Amino acid sequence: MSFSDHDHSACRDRSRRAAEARRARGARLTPIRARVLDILSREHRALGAYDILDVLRAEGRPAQPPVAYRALDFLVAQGLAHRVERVNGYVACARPDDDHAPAFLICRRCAAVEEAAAPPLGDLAPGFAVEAASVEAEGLCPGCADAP
Amino acid sequence: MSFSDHDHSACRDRSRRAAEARRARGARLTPIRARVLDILSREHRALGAYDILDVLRAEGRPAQPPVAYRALDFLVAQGLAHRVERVNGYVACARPDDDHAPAFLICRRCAAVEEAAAPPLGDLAPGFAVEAASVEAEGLCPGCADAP
DNA sequence: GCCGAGATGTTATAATGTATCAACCCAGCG
DNA sequence: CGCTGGGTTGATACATTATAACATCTCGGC
Repeated sequence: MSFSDHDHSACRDRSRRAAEARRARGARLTPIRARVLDILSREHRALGAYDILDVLRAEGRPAQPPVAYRALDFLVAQGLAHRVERVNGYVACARPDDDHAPAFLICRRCAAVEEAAAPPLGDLAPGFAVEAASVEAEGLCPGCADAP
Repeated sequence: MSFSDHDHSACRDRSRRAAEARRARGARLTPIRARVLDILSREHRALGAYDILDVLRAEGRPAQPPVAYRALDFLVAQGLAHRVERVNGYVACARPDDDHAPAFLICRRCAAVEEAAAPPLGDLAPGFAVEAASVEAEGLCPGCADAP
């Protein structure tokens, strides 16, 4: 999706609706948190906490590091965003309504991040109780592979 | 393996032999690099660059950050060590002689890291050319799951 | 109205990672 | 032999990412 042309407003709306649904179920979707989710869902790129802070600062909001990290922690806990370990960044979740195991494809050239479905990992090691997993791949997206 | 009792000297020897084999093939296995690999292979835990630096410093060696990062970059490039993204750390490779796709199981309680074989990821997204991937799971290792 | 839990604002600092450049080492070559 | 060039090392400085700690605020429930 992120690697292909698409009506991006649908992505943003999906995030917003999912966030509202969580609010309806009792989650504290405060203005800062909603704003950070909106910032994330503007693009299919991973943003660092300090990228978020730059935007908040430009808007005249308080923008010390904990502001971003707290909002991001909340969004991740709510399944509205994911952390992309390889780039120390965050993306809005592409399927916030599904219970899913995400995998991320990160283009090293244009930095686009696509969320795909991770293949089942099965029993990687006997007796190990997996609580969270990350599957991330780096490489070239179709567009960047074509344009050398 | 790391989650079970084992003769750990075999692990260390495996790393050393693999490193020597690479030297024989022309890789520049300098004393610092060999020493960093040895430090890594003392334990089945991910060590941060600054953990390495502490050890080097205690030995009276030069220990500015680039020293560790350069050695680690070399070891990773040679397939003698892996970076574990979720913990910003490095582990000695458990199968330095095999061409393999590693997956890591990280115990959140005792910090042990086991290297397993990653399941094939297949085509996560059409047209995306994967160059490097990481598969990492966090949870409780068998020992820590037993002892609450 | 008051209480308490969670959220926010703020300061400070910790942890992780890079850029840069001079000095060195040593293999290969004239 | 001496030079040269690439890769390695030593060192300083700095950039980026993340958290600790604590005072203040807010708002629902009693």
